Amino acid sequence: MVRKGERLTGETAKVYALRLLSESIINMELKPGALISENELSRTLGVSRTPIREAIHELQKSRLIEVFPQRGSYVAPISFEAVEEAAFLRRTVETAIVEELCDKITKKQLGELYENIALQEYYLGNEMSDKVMEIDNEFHKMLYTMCGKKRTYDLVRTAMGQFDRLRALSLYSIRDLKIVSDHKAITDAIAAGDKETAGALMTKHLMRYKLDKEEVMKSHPDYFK
Amino acid sequence: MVRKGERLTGETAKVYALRLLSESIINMELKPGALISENELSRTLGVSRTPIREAIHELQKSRLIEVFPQRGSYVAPISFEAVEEAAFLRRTVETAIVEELCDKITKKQLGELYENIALQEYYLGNEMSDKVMEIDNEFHKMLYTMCGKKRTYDLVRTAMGQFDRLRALSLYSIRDLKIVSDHKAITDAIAAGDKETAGALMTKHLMRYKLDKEEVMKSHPDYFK
DNA sequence: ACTTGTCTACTTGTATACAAGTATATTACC
DNA sequence: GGTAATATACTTGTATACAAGTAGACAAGT
Repeated sequence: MVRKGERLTGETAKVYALRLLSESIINMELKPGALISENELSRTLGVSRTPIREAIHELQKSRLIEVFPQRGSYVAPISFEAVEEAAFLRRTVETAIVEELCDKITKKQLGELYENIALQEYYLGNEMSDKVMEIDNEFHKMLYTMCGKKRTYDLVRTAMGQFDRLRALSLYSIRDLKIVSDHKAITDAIAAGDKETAGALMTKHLMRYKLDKEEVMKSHPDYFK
Repeated sequence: MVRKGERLTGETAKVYALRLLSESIINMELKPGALISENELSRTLGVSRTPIREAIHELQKSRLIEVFPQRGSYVAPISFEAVEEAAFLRRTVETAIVEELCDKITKKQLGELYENIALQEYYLGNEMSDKVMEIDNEFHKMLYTMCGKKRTYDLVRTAMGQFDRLRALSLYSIRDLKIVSDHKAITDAIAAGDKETAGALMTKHLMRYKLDKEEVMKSHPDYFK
């Protein structure tokens, strides 16, 4: 059902359960429609039902799990509307953030962004695809924190699982290439203080999920609701 | 600690606890810094600790409660940054929403908005302040749903408790007057399909919290962190 | 006066038993 | 064969006992 990972030191049972369950759903080991049995998870992970339940309820808020009282909890199908709304939220917020950064970013912060991009190019060149996804998320997180909006990131983050699942399913191979060049162009625009360009580039950047979505809708229509 | 309200029919223990606890914090019956004792709440509300804990964890995500393991859970102080971030999120999203509505709103939906405003004016004229707050929230919710963004509303909603607390503390009396006239102007702009005006009006409208914030920071500086 | 250890009374985190509802298979009956 | 009642084996929701950690009171010793 879900692989039994290693419990990190100092990690509470709830965080442990959330981490493994979340990973399993996002990388599609647990497919839409799969039953999430509290008892089975409890046995597999070696913790009681209480922390399992807490993890399930968090993922329910991210709309990755659907809970039906007295019937069961299931991995949520990929919802067309949920993906579109998550995309809208993220695009709207992050476009505003880069515009704000055009005014207030520091030289030091700009340097950190370019460092991150250099790493992106390295992973890209060595075809380390999961590393690219990881550092892509890190790049966007940096924009929030540099803008003093860490709480906003945490909130928007809960909706991003929708994208991550699409990406895990998609084979669209030039995506990573585009992502990295997008990041570079956006950072250049921020460095130039060009709000209009930075905002427009971010909006365009965060519309790229549509290609993944269309591809996955054709290759795995059964995963959608 | 918290008043023992009536448990609605069909309401689960968790929802019941969340409702009462949430109300008590937002209307400032439970003041920042107050201890939220799971055991005491359990006794007061007549439900076990499990649903109480689930409610507490939800409010923790809304940043209305801070949980310190093995030490206690407390009503969160009003955080300057948390308020500003919640305001940014809401303003950004709802400005985009009214712009989108300029293109796609229907005549029927416009009618519903004006009906709501008529009710706002009625409550305003009869000085039913809590009713104004209730229907104000309803107006904004309608904008999300008309735009097909109910999920987005649910997510943004979790951050709005920050405002509600400020409003409960503020005595700023012309606020409600301004709110209603803002709503009317925004709706008029949407009806005219004027994106620029609608967006600008919404942005201005959602900056009004600043007056409440400044007033409360002076009258109750001890509630802030 | 001041430290230091200990005891007590809390706190949240976790495990587990039980309650209540649902879907399915099985059995009894026509 | 077909149908309805009934076990039965699940599910999540809730209650409760216990584990582990923290803070403060308080007394003993220096």
